[in-house]
Amino acid sequence: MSPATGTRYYTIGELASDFDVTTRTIRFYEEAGLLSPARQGQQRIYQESDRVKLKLILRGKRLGFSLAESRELIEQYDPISGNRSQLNALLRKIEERRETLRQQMLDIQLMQTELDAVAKRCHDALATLPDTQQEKRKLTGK
Amino acid sequence: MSPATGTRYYTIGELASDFDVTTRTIRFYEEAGLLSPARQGQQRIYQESDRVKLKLILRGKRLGFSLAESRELIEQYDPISGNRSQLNALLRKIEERRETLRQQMLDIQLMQTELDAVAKRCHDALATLPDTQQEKRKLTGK
DNA sequence: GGCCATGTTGACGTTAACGTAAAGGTTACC
DNA sequence: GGTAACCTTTACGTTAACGTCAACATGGCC
Repeated sequence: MSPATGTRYYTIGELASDFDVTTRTIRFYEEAGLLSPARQGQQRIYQESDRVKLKLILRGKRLGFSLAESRELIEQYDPISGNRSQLNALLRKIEERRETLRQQMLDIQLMQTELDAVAKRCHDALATLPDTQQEKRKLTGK
Repeated sequence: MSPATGTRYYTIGELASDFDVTTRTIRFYEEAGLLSPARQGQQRIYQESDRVKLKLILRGKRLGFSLAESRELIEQYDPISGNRSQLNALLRKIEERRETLRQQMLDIQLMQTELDAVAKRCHDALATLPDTQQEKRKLTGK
């Protein structure tokens, strides 16, 4: 294979601006054991695998996962190097997480229903509002 | 209408056990302006509307909403008593929240895909594992 | 060689969302 | 009338997830 295997490296600053987080955040994730970038001398250098992990972390955040939970997910992601019982434990955890996701899916649908209801009442209220001259002017573009 | 309009009252303890939270949590939500139960003397008394709000809060929590965000939702829920621009602002916020939900929906689907992949690799690893005598016994039911 | 951008390691500060403990007030029961 | 099971307020403690600031190193460039 040629070296064109897409093996690019990133500085912490690039990563930060790419994912719209601060460098402090990225270092904090490392402290918390979620990332472990290579080094050249003092400096951290990040690879694609680190980007994948960061993406997982941030996606988890948007779903309300704690960093500890995301770390589990990441640890599971990398090395399929366990014995039978470890692998089975992992499968059980995966099922748990699936269950959480199912619940969240449900919650989202219920939330959407709520929002629809509020929006409807909102529109109704707007419709019954006596529109003032000022409002009329705004609507017709002055 | 008869008094059978389902107007039941609840103590803080009932609410807590019904929703599986502590009384501290419920009082905290009140401090934070999310609930404002009636009182008889010193004691708080909760009604159906309070249950609805609490349900919204907890659902929000499962989706990673902050209490401040849930409070907004609740404030919106109750009084359609605004003027035109308030109502329009409300509608914009609803759209924002819908966008968040859409993103979360996407995140969930991506997460599920990840989980599928990990599970698959997990199963593969299990299949290629040399199963020991002990493992065989377990599988065949001793 | 000075400066600027970017990196590094501490270390302390902050916010949200409660937990926990203290001290006391009701009502119900035996 | 005591004690048990609730409720109340007040207040300090805790954890997660960073923010912020200081003090210093490093590489490029003019």
